[in-house]
Amino acid sequence: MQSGSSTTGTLSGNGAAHSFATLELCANTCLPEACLNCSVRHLAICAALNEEELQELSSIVKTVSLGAHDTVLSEGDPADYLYNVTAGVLQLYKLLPDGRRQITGFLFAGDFVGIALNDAYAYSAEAVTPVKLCRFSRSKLEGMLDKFPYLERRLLNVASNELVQAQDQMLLLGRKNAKEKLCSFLLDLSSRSERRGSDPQLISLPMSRSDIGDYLGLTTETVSRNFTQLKTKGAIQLRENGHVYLPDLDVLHDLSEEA
Amino acid sequence: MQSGSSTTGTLSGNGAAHSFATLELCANTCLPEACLNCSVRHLAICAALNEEELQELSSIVKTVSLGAHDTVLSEGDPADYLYNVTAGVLQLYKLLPDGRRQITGFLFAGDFVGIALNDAYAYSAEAVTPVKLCRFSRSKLEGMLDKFPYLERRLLNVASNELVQAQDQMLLLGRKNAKEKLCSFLLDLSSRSERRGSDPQLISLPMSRSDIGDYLGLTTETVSRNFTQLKTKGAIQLRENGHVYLPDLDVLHDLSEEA
DNA sequence: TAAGCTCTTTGACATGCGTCAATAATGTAT
DNA sequence: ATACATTATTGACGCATGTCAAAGAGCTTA
Repeated sequence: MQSGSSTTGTLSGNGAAHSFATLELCANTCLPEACLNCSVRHLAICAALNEEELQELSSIVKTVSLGAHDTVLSEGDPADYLYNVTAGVLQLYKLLPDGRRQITGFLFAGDFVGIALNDAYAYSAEAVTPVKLCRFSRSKLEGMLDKFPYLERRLLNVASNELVQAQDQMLLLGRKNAKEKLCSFLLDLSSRSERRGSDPQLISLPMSRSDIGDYLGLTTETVSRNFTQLKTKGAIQLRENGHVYLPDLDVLHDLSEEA
Repeated sequence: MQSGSSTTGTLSGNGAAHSFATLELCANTCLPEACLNCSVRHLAICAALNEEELQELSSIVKTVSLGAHDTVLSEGDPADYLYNVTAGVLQLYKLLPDGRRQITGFLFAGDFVGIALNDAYAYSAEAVTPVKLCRFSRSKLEGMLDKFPYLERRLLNVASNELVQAQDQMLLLGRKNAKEKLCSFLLDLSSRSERRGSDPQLISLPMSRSDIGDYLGLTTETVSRNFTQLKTKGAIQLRENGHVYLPDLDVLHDLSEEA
């Protein structure tokens, strides 16, 4: 079992190793030992903490459960809380005055929400599926940063990682065509699914075609048409309950970069 | 004169106040007092350090000068160095195998380069104009992070800020039309120009139409046509040496969000 | 089982931006 | 100043994706 206090940390992302063997399905609660038993601890910022520190973190954490389509936070609101997703799927988005929407990210178990500018959230967040979140008071967490330097290092890693993802997404939005966008998206879900311990070839798509369109800079119809084309071509198989089987990741990779 | 050791720092960006009155035009060198006299110190990560700490920072810094179109770093290279721009303009970009390019950012004096994933750069960087850079060894800077906690806080602020900018850019790339993209770009340059102490109504555009296109997800021709339209409409005036005068920022703001 | 949602798929058509090509403007070197 | 190279602008045209509309599929409720 890995002890958080030996985390090394670097300016790059992925500084912490992921060596937990089993994932319990229990969610975090307010009990003192809650964080110790957290099923996504190895994925979350909490991986930077040792058992004693986790105990202290438990004291400022509250678990929140939300239903699908519930709002977690809204752009412009005072950024009083930070969140970690422990179960379910969240989407972050920004709106233009006329209602056009850009989804900037889908968040899964272990992902972190709440990086802000000037004490106000820079985006809105809503539940795609029912979700469970760990909620931290931002001011209390900031207080803990001084005591637990590895936590700050870990936050920097998280932010660096998100920055790299954001740059990939800019390349996708600015320079890829619809088919490449969709394949890139499926591959991204695949690798994130794998990191959480699931089969990379069978991914879950709980979000609607419209959500996918707003993430990829496309319309619902274009997303749907491209799903059909990939299916016809044998590059994907649409299964029940919004699952997609990817018979050949290499083929999808090729489709994600060249027309 | 502000002392770095009183910087408060928060999880949000813009934690440090910008209260320097005058900006000398000298660039940083390898002299021990170099960082103290740095013209962009108040804009850079160095604002998190007091005089004694800056002295130490000076010892691991080297100034680099490059000509227009020179390469600073390339995607995939080992991320051995971090940079601060002290003069000139830099562009960060990613390429697809077939040569399509997405510029993910233009960097000006005070801006920071080098956040990486897995010890390799996630993007390439090249000089748009002749530039001067402060180069830090990444390993040495990481060593300093343990001694100077405010520096780490500052890096987190920088990363948070970049993340917020990246999300704005995703909204632009995914959901704005060509005219809105161009107006948003001009307004962004305007406000960044203002933060560096210049006239927000007269901005410098040292990058080519093709660079602007690769930043906004457009072609050279579309960028050029939209410049012409904005000019005809009186929303902008093209001046000599790639300068643009913006007669009314409010008008541009309206044009940046609705068709 | 049927009715009534919502979401997805498919079709027909429109259009904003890309592509290709020519000319004009700008900068650089001789 | 003149010639040359590079970049910007403009025009003509095509196409990928958007728009509008209808049909089909999947869920939920009674």
